[in-house]
Amino acid sequence: MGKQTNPPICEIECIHADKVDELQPIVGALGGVGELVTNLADDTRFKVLYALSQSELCVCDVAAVVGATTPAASYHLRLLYRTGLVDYRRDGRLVYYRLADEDMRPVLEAIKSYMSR
Amino acid sequence: MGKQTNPPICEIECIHADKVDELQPIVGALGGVGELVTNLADDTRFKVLYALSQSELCVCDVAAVVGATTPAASYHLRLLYRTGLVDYRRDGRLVYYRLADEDMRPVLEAIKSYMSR
DNA sequence: CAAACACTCAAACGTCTGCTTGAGTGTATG
DNA sequence: CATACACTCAAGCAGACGTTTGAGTGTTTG
Repeated sequence: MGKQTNPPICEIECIHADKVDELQPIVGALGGVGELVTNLADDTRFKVLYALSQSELCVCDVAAVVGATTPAASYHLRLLYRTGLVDYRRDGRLVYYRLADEDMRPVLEAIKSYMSR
Repeated sequence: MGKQTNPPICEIECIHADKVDELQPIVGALGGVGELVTNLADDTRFKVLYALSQSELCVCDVAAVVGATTPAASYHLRLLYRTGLVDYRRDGRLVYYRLADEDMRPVLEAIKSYMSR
């Protein structure tokens, strides 16, 4: 019974308090990154977004380009629209999607060139 | 019974065959991006990786910086190690992790600057 | 050698994801 | 007005994910 059952968890700033103190505010400001990057963290969805960064496309084209069914493409486009990464316009019974945010382009290119390193 | 039950699914190259043909090989080469980006698609894990891009840290420090328990930090570090994004060295009973791939730095910075736009 | 400590491992959990299926909406065409 | 068609929506499912908990390693220290 001399065995203690508690703190196997390291207390804060246990080893290198200086570095921790320095990095904490910087890293803390990165909250919400995951939510954004999650949009790119799926093969199909990244392909959709990259394709739209190259050309305006209707849902049907998007499905063909990325090799998905139309409902699947529609599902991903809706997700991307809801997070503001993609916008669309109607033309008759077609719906044309395009990249909504030019600031996303460098991110897409950075990832693409990392992949082909 | 004149109701047809089948192909509600659009055939390939249904609308703009030219654009589709042009984009398909480019986009097809992006296979596997999701697997990579998944490593960055979590708040905790992105913070871990970004912190390590700034400084070499032991597990304990990482946990303190990102505000997680030690097992949680260990879990994410293992994932990052298995995908080659992170490397480590032992020093006594401490384990120091660091960014393994310099090519990842531009990706991290691109995402970070997108976040603070 | 025994205690303390940084870290790892494995099991278990609640939750979320991406896709399919089938029905529904609205626009164009004959 | 009826049919065709591009697209959306909602329900459901199998698989993956992040975290906690508790036990276990291996190194250091007295």
